[in-house]
This record gives sequence, structure tokens and C-alpha cells, in this order.
Amino acid sequence: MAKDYSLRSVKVPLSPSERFAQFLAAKGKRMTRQRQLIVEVVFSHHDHFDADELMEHVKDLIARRELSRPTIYRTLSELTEAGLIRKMALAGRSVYEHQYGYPRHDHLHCDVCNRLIEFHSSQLEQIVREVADQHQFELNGHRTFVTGICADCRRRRKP
Amino acid sequence: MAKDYSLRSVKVPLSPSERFAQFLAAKGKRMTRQRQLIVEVVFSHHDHFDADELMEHVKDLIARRELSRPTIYRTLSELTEAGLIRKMALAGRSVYEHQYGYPRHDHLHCDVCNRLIEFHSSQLEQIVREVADQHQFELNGHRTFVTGICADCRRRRKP
DNA sequence: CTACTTGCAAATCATTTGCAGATGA
DNA sequence: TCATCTGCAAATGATTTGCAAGTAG
Repeated sequence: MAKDYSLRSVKVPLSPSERFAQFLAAKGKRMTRQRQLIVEVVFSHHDHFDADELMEHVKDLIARRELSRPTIYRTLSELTEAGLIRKMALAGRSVYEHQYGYPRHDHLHCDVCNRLIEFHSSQLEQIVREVADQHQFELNGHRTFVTGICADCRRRRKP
Repeated sequence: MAKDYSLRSVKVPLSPSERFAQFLAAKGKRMTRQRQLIVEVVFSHHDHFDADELMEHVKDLIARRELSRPTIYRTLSELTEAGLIRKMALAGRSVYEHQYGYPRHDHLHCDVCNRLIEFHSSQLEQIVREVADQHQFELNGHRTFVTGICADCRRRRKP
């Protein structure tokens, strides 16, 4: 079920769910049926998603009350805390993406179709390092969103 | 009442309130006492702020019911639409900053004290142009947030 | 005049929390 | 066993909306 990966994945020693189990154990927390399920769904395809989109993927389970909204929100927080996924604030709601096993990157955001396109630039990273340095800033990371209109939407607009 | 401006301002033909009046007129809208007041408060000092902080600046007016929360929200949207201010999603809530009469810039965000520090890098802008180009993306703008720990907080931590 | 605005109260919307029963180590 | 979970229902908190009364042009 290969998707349109714009960046390659990175080899990791543990699967996301193993890595999550490890994180939970270190915190005295447990790997439950629900948490297991959520990691698997989240990592079953590379995509940007929000809580509602994830909800959509498991709506039958929710209907069967084998999973609930609060648990999804709770688990997304834990996955974020564990560094498996990354949370970003985009137009009101929270959007998540894979972080574990996936290289650092930034985003192009299409104002028309709302799509997020990934890119990586080591020059950009270099500049960020320099700027942090100039401000005696202890660098943790950065996020760049480039906004505009994607190639597809441009074509669609000017036929 | 000079603040710690990290970037210079830019000459503009109209004051923010004049510019706003013009925008409103073009839309068949009116310059009211409340809208006038809000532009003035917003542009009375250069700062990043959210709706609540603005509320705080005018709490006496709200108490006297010369102004209300909904009007503040409504006006912030209009100011954003008019391009006078810029809205950014930061940790849950919306944060605003001046755009009119103020040069483009990006931000360093301190994870400890939450402060936003502005910087400008034409190299960064150049890279963004190149990336957009490579993706046949019609560039509108970009936002970069560099996260980490600011100089003050580092000093405070390691004495 | 009269369409645009405002404050108020109530509605939204996404997300969070308290709690009693269920369950993983 | 029993502390950690879960689903439920209700709470939150920021922002938005419907509406009757006020006001700018």
C-alpha cells in the first residue's frame, strides 16, 4: 500500500509500537488494546492527520465502544510525548505527522486545497543554526511553513 | 514609551487607523468608536498579543460596557483580513502581531519563558523562493519558528 | 433613514476531566 | 492484586453566532 512518499524513511531499531511500549514501560504505564490499536493505525500510512481524521479511520470501533474519543486524544498526547509523532497547530486544530523513523523536514502548505507537501533543505537548517547562534539561543528545532498555491491547484485555476 | 524593537519600522503613507478606515469603506463597512479604539490600542505598542491580553488592556472599557469580547474578536478578524495584523497559531490560542508598517520577519520561540524574538534573514527568504520554485509552487509567504531556550533563560538555568 | 454594528446570552467546537467500573503486569 | 486504564457524561475555554437595540453615513 505504498503512498506518495516525498521523503525516504529512516531505519529504526524498533517498530513504532515496540518503541511506544518501551516508552510506556519506562513511565510505569501499560500497553493496552486501545493504545496498541492507535499506534498501528497512526503508522499504517504516512500522512498528516488530525484527531477527527483518525476518528474516521476507527469509527466502527468507536461505534462498538471498543475505543473512545477521550482515549484517542490521550494516546495522541502520549505518542507526541514519546516523540513518535509531531503535533502542529494548523488553522485552529491540531495536526499530527510521523516523527519516529521519519527524517526532519518542513512543509509547503497549499492555501487552496490545504495540502501539506514536505521538503527538506539542509541550507535552511544551516541558516537556522546561524540565527540561533547569533541570538545565543539554545537550538531545539524549527518549523517552516511555506504558504502559497500548489502546482495542481495552479493548473486547475489557469486552464 | 520605547520598547525593545528588534527590527525597524517601515514608512507607510497612512496610519493604521486611516488604513483600516479605507479598508472598511471599500467593503461598505463603518468606522465605529469600538473599531477605532481597537486599532489604536493594537498599534499603540509593538508586541505579540492574544485576544486575552488585548482584553486586559481595555478591561475598564469592557466593564463600562463600551466594548465587548465579541467585538474584539470580530475586529481582530477584520484587522487580519485588512492585512494590518498577522495571526499565528501558537500553543492552542491565536497570537497576533503587527504586519502593516512592519518588515517581514520570523521568530525564535523560547520554550521556557514563551517569549517570541524576531529576526530577519534574507538568505532564508532566498531558500524559500528556491524551494517554492522547485515545487512549482506559487509563493505567497512563509513562517519559520525556531524553538529552543533564549539567552536569558539559559543564564537563569546555569548560574 | 436604514443598513451596518454592538452587547448580551447562548451556542459551538475541539479537547479535557472526574469518576466508577474494567483490565494489564 | 491493584494501580493503571477506559468509556461515559459533563466540564472547559476559546471563539462564534442569533438577535433586538443602537448608531454611522
